[in-house]
Amino acid sequence: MTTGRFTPEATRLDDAARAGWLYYVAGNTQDEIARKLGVSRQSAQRLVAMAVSEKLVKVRLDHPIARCMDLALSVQQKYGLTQCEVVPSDPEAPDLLTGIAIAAASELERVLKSDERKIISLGTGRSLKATVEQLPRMSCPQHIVVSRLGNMMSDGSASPFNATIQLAERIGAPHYPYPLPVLAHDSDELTTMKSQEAVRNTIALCERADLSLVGIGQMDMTAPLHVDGFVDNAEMQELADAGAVGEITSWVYDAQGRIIDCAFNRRVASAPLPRAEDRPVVAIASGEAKLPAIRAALLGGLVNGLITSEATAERLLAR
Amino acid sequence: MTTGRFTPEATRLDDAARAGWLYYVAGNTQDEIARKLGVSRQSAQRLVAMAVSEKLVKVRLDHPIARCMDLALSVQQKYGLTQCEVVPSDPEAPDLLTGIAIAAASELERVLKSDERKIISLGTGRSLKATVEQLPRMSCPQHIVVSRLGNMMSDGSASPFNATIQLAERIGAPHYPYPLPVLAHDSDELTTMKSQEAVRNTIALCERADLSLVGIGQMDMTAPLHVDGFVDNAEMQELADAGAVGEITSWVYDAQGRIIDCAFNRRVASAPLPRAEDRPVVAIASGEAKLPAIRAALLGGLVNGLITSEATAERLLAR
DNA sequence: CCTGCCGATGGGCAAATACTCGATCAAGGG
DNA sequence: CCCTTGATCGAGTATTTGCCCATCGGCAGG
Repeated sequence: MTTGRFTPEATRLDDAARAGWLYYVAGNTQDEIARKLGVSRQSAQRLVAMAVSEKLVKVRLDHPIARCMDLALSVQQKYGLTQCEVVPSDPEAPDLLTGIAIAAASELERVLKSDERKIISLGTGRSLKATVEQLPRMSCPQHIVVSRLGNMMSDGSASPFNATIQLAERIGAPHYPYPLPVLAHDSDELTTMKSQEAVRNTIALCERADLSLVGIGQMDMTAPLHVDGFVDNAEMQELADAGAVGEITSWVYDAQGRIIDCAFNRRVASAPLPRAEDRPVVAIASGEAKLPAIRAALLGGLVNGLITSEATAERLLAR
Repeated sequence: MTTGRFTPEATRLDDAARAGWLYYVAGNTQDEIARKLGVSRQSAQRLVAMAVSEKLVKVRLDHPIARCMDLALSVQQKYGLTQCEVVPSDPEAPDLLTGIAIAAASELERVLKSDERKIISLGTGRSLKATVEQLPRMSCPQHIVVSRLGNMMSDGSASPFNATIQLAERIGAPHYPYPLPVLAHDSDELTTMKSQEAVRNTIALCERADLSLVGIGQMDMTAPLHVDGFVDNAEMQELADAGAVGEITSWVYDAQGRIIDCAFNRRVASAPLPRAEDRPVVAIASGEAKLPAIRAALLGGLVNGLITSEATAERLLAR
């Protein structure tokens, strides 16, 4: 028999294991354990606690969700987020929006259930659109929905990916569309535009938003800004040269998540991104193409929450 | 994405998994889970319970003791015991007595801690001796220690393996040695002996014992009865022919744990083994050599408790 | 359309569990 | 030798958890 087998510490750990077994495996109460081990109830409690703190008991969750929760916690910690949700990816279609849309919708729904008035501000994009489509109809006249950016395409038509109106209609809440185009022609025009009272009011609402949901756009040739015609090839190249990797509500940022000081951003009419830590700004984004954009947004603290897919979360944690 | 991925049942299980993860992995309270998932505390409780009942959570104990507790439960169930304790074996010395002696001593100690008067009856043997040696000195004048059998060797000297005196001395309790030799010359002499008041009194104490600790003896050429000179080669052979596989306090029994009706047993002067189920009769025994004797004793219900080693418990469960 | 049934929900309460605090005790240093 | 230090214990208390039950809402059948 090994030396030290019966030292006090070993005995104590043995008892902890015994108590842990009786508690977690056999389902005894701590009272029963105390009786069986011949100690006080408090000591039994301490033994069970020790079994946990000494990592003698290992819990495993046999469910795909478990892995997602692990990833979510890791992402949250790595990037200092206040909230993070990871949704299982279908290996055959890892970039499908349905999953994260459902998750985002339930997060949104959770906030909407509140009786207090909440200001919900939205960006644009396919993720947002899909999210709102997952939301059940509810009656929430106490809340306010506000758009963080204009929805006018360059040809003057409304963007099909603006979800504000649809959300407001679904939940029966008043809504504030963003009364400006996406881009001004120059910064002077922008100054003029922003001096309007309606604009100032809308921006103020955005700043006070109790929940902001935004998409994240990548900055390659598949970029929403480019595909939707806001940025032409030449400007796209210019932005790429300036280090742009992503955009949130049209604000273009670099790989460190810093909003780039450039001609384009000086024309962006969208509401400024909230910087206060306690204003939840949640990004809804997934997919290989958006990965650098998502990582940069997290690094730069442009958002403090993320809803993404399992595959994307894994890539965010790689290296 | 798989069909049925978002059916109510799947969503519910997902939530259960989520709740289970938050509870067991992240250490949240059910209240916090309720808040995070946006449900009532009761629902959160139901989700956690579901995660358990649906076997989503698996607990594992990383400690040698855990395996012992599993074995103990299995042995207890297989043989219908009221108590069973299994002690880790050292693979290099699986039959060492120290481990089970410590376990037996703490079981004994647990009983001795009681303020009510307890009658402790003891058999003989190396296991018992070792057990008492592991017992710390205590002051228990309220209890009574009584021997279940004589300790006289055939040459008239006292057996060195009688633990009664030592136990009584260690715990400061009155003790009753067994006032007869191990064997009478014949059943007539036994009848005479047992008619003595002191003997009847001692046997009555044994019958009322609140805890009986006994050893188990094998019946081959290494048998304690033989080694200690109570049974010679010829009689040993005779008993083996009658099917004897083991003995407890000198009562010899067969493979089914039935006390054999034979000349030898008719000379045994020891107190009868208690049959009442509620009298704890705990065997302290381990080792490959004793295995058939232990198994038979358990099968026949000669004891209702067992303290043994991991290796022995495994063998008891084999097949 | 109404009605009764079934499962889910949340309030309330008792049991179980975790934490705080002062008392006690053994080990080690002055 | 005594004192300090740190650990452990049990009592008491606050928190958490499990369960019962009245109620609600959806749904199938009349």
